[in-house]
Amino acid sequence: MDRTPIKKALDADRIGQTVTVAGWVRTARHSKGGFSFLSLNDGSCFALLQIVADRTLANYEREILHLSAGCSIVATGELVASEGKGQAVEMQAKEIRVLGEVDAETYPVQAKRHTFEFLRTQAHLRTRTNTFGAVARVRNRICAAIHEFFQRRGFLYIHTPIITSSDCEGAGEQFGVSTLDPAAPPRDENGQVDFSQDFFGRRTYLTVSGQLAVEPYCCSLGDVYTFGPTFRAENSNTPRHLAEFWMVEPELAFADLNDDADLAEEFLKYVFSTVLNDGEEDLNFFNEHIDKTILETLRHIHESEFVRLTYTEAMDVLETAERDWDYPPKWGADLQTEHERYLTEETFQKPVIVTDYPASIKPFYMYVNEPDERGRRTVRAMDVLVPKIGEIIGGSQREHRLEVLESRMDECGLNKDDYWWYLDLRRHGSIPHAGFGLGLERCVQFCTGMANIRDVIPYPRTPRNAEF
RNA sequence: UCCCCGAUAGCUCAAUGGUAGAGCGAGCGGCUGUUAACCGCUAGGUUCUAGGUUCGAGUCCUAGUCGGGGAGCCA
Repeated sequence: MDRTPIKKALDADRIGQTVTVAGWVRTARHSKGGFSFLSLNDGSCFALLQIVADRTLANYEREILHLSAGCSIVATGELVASEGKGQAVEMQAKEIRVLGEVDAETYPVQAKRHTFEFLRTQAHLRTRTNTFGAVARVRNRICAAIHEFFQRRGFLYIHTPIITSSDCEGAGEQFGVSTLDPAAPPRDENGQVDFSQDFFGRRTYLTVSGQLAVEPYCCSLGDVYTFGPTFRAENSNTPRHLAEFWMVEPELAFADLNDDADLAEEFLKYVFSTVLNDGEEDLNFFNEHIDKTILETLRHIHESEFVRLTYTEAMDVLETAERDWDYPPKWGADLQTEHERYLTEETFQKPVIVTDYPASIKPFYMYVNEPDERGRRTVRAMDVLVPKIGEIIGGSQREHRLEVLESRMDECGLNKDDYWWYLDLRRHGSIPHAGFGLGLERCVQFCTGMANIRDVIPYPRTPRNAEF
């Protein structure tokens, strides 16, 4: 169909042109005076195109008068300067074809305010609302910006596998992948399920991170990144967690933790400024109706330098804070949510990169620092914390010294045979390298102000919820 | 998984242990270059499920299911 996106139809310099638009009626206001106002959305932008239809249309009485929210139409007409107040441009319809009618009695998305909880039960139709249309466009722009950022810097986009066989990547519970009959799986002599007869001839899982699989590419091709779906079978019931989410994981070659932190900061600033520049219409909506601080926050971050401090320094800040903690800060324990919020929202009021965490609370693959003067051992890990969301990025310099890595794996109780290829990278031409993971949905949350992560992914998967 | 809160009309919510209501939406009518239009009328209910207390339960008790907030796990 030769149609003009509404985004283009609304350009003032198109006035006088005759165009065809297609979309879904958001609201229909009928006057018995013999004309109707149809507000049309086609997803190309936030704004609606008002179509004026009058009884000179052949199907006015029969069809147009019965149009209501949700109906799909194709309209052809002249773009004219609007006589009304709410819009500069509108269409004077010459022909309107009704593609799909709506049973107004049962159409769930009414022209009124709905709660996000209700709209989650209508995930197939919630995209027809202002909020979810805007979320989809911002999410798209963020994804494009992510690729732009890395591509312009020469990073290779690597597709790491969704199905993996390493069962302890150190990042949470995994979903099993199997084609065995769950009601009657084959069993070995000990009565255990015999996965050697499974599709892959071994136990397999959905990936919890592409990091281990992307490191070999980093250690041969240089700077790389992976960007894909990630799965965690944790029983997490929070507005910040999903069982299926998207993660961006760059891996920098010949790099240390400082390079990693530099990259993370530049990366976030690029993504945020892109959304600010290109998503103005949608962001204005979020700023007005969802979170009144979102524009100010994004601009502020773009202009300011991220705070960088070590875990030990952060502990000093927290320990001297005049404040009653639910969990008093203590060196060796992980930062609690209340601690992160204090640092980002009160002490510094901007993103904070915390580095060099105690080795005991971080995974085996992180580079081990020399013990400090008090003999405490840390690893070159970093978390990028932002106001409200908390941890948006987690990363580290990787341990590239074979002996240190092996002893760390022993400490963590891992079977080194399972990681033979990962260890091989440290045997043959090992290099210092570093990387991080950004949770896409948390980034979308941060840019839109949407409070619940289930509302920034099309079809959220959470415990007990895989409808749609 | 733990703590707290909630579930009543299509949606958002009211309703001292005593006949279940409103707004919005929907249908019909009126009015209008309208714009979350406006005005009038009408229809619409197994009060989440299963037990229990009571003469009587939307309301009180127990268990469960689902949802929300907080915490943990993390991105």
